[in-house]
Amino acid sequence: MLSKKGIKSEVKVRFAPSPTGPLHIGAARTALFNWLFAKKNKGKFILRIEDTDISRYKKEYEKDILKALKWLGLNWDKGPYYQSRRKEIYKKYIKKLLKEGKAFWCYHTKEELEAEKKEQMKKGEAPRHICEHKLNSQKSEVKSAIKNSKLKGIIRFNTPIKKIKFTDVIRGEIEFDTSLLGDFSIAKDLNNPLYNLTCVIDDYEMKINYVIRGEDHIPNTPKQILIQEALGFPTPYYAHLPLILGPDRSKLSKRHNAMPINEYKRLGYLPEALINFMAFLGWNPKNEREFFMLDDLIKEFSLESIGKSGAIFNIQKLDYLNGYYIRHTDLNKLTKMCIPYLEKAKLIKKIKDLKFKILETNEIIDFNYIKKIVKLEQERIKKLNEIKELTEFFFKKKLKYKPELLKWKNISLIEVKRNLEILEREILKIKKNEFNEKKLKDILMPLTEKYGRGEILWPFRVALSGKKASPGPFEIAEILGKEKVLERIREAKKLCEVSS
RNA sequence: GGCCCCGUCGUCUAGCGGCCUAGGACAUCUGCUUCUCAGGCAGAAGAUCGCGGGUUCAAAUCCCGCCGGGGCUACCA
Repeated sequence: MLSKKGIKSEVKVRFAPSPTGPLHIGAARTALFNWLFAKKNKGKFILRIEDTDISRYKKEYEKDILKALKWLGLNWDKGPYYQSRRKEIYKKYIKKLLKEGKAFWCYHTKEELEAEKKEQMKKGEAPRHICEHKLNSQKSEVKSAIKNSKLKGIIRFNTPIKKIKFTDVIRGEIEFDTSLLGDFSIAKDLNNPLYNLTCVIDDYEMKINYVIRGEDHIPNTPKQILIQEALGFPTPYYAHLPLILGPDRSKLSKRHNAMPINEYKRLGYLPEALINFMAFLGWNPKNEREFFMLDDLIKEFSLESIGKSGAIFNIQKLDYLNGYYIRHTDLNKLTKMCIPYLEKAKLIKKIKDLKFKILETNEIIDFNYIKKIVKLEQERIKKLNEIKELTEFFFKKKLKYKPELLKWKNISLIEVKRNLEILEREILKIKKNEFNEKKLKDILMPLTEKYGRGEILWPFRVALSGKKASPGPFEIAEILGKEKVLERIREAKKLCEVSS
């Protein structure tokens, strides 16, 4: 990558979350794009925790963010750096700005500022505070008056009036008039710097040359450029990503029930699906390919192919992608991922390596048994947490369902019972060690020709699963085994008797 | 209110002056695939390219105006 001077310099990007909430989709997508850009250019991805506002900081959020990034596979090359531990650095620069008159103390009260703003808006002007303290602060009488008062001041940037123009990699040229900015605040005091200042200083100290962030930061950019100029720092390249929107087209937030990344994880979304999905919110490969894992994205990614308009978060697409990645996950791996959900549902309990106990029946099963069950549902589930609902019947002692469910179309329960008896009779003939899907088909399919497919298969399947929708009866039967299959058919028969 | 950004099927988008009777994907609907569901396969419907002017032989694509939506407007980040 060429720098402005034409010298080859290493790409350095950063992801700088504020631990005031868990990592959500919007921020995760920003992290992803930064990460991709770094990898694409063999640069460095730096993680920086922007925790200057201690009142809003929570340790658990910080942990959540780190955990979510790791889970997504977005590992950082350096950091995490904590702004709360870098106060001495900021202090040095604040003093410098103050000394050079590029920043000053302002002693206006919040009320005064509020009134000023109101007045300006009434007049149709841009609300801003151009402070007269910077002009008077050198006068000794003002100095001592301020010193003697109990007013707590704030440090503001002495904004020069000019036009700031910068080129956004995604949007092209953007121009601002700094007269509309006013003397914006940069620190509460020497020890408490504010966002725009710390951001600029850290980006400089960490040699960040590409700042990739959300579009909501566009209005901060001229302020940050002004600070860079005052401090003699180079301006990095900027790329402002389009926002992720809720269904009402406003910035996606909790208001839209937007979930944190770790919540998606808990529900059984795969990181691959989330990555693929987030990448396509704003970016696309300019061809018709639609499945991309992290490695593929690195190859194809470029900032220039990111769109400009906000994208509505559409969970149906995520679900589709998740189903796709579940179907394409290695079965052993998928089984391992599903087991925790079965354990949490109190269906099974791990007793030792690869051995599990079915809690209702006390039967001991092994990993391969669970694997067979998972295989049946692999192409049916969209989220891992659905595995409980969908496979419960394998782990239950007794199935609960209405006898009506056994009826195929309009046939009577008498007929259902008769068909179940036929099934029972035929299954009894199969030797236990020959009891498998193929054998069952060989024996039972001829019956369907005689009595009708739905007439035989539907009650068979319902008797085994207790469900309106499930995998086919032969596959279920093989896993259940001869004993349980017969048991469940007899249970179904009983149900018919009671009800008819 | 001020400044800034954005505007192609319901949604994500391709498109960069003629290849566009606007392409793909999700969602929807139909058919096929052993009973159901899911999946797979095949197909259908769905966008007068925000609106109005202009430039041009030719515009979704270039220019202007308007309208609409959003972001920011903190002693938050």
